[in-house]
Amino acid sequence: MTELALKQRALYLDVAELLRQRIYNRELAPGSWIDELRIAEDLGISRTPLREALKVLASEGLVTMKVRRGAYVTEVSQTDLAQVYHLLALLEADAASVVATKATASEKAELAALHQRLTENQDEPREFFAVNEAFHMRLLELADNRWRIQVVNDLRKVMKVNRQSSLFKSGRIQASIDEHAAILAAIQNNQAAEARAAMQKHFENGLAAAN
Amino acid sequence: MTELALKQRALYLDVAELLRQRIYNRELAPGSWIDELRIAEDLGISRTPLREALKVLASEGLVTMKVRRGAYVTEVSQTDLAQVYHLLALLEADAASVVATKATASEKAELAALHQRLTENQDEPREFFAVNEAFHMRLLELADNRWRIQVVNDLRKVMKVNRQSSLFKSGRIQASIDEHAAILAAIQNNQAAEARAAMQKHFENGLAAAN
DNA sequence: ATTCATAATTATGGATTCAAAATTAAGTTT
DNA sequence: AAACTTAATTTTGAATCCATAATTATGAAT
Repeated sequence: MTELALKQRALYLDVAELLRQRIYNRELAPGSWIDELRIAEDLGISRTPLREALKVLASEGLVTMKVRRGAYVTEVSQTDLAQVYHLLALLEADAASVVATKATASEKAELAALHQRLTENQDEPREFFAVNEAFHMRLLELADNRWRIQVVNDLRKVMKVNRQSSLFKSGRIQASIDEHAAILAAIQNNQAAEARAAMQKHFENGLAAAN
Repeated sequence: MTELALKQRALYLDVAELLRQRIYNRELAPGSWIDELRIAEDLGISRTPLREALKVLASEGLVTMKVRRGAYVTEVSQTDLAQVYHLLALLEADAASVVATKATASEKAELAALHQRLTENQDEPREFFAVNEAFHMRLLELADNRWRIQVVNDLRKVMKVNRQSSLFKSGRIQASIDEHAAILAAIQNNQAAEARAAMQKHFENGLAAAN
């Protein structure tokens, strides 16, 4: 029924997303060769849209094309992770400061509501994780810079290649909530510098917890 | 002789670069439809590598794919330019602060040499522009974050779609040199915050001059 | 003449085909 | 058995082909 239901999205984009997921969950392991024939056959498509998808992933850095020997899943080193994390911290901290400058009352309320949901889901890691994502995403949207959203999303893709599932160590959830509270407070008081610093701190703590 | 001389780069990458250039110099105008057949014929290649290139440009934001009606050169609005410029300022200012923290004596000397060449080329806009680019690029390299370099290069590509050649108004060159001098001085004294602020100011002034 | 319907043309998205390069297997020599 | 050739197989990169969608052209009706 909903098989292809008037597909409005180009096939290569769907294939790209599917490959991303396979990379994130290690079905396609870092460093491994991507067998075009096998995957195309597997998906029941020709190599053409698959190859287009691979080139898109290559420009995102998830895949590395080696001339005359195909596509390989990029190996993301600890150095890469640190570099990407640094940029995410910078971009999101700036977003927080922008939002602190210009958020309307209703936008502030929206963030407060998300924060509230965060505190209510302390004991459900999966839900907590989702709401946390939503909070960061909404903040980015409120900062109103579509190129930043694009860049942050691309960088997050790279992070996901090497994400260890043990993102939240014991005590990290409570700490994370407190940090979010600080960010939110700064935004509600229109304190741009404080919002930036609070977000920066949030990322620094997150990195420390991951080690 | 050097026609294709053992091409080590994939064709689609060359085609992508050629299309970028055509977009930058308005041979392919913003909003216009990209005629695959015509260009493929023109270049003497098939549509396959051309379509791969178009999808890479689409993921860079230079081109917009509309389903079942092909590729269009993205129209970059003033808002887009302002947003991209804001991010470039943020990323390069941070790079300057990083370099101020960690640059070795020889790296500082390298930047100083580039700055010197800048002052020597005040009256030759073309050369000045090139050296200016080199200074910014070298600074980015010294900040040692390959993902930042990637992001900055992608954002610059977007800027180039709408760049008005009148980048330097009267007096802007001298001002630019002074600003670079401030950045350089901060780096040489390992003053991270000052370097960041100086670069930020440099970008703010650049934006003001462009209007 | 303008609107509407239908036919012809063109362009897109994707599959297939093909030549050349890379890899693997087989066979030969030492 | 190890090293070296050579042949067979696989895989890539790119060209070609094809079905369908979109556009344009043509013609009929008001």
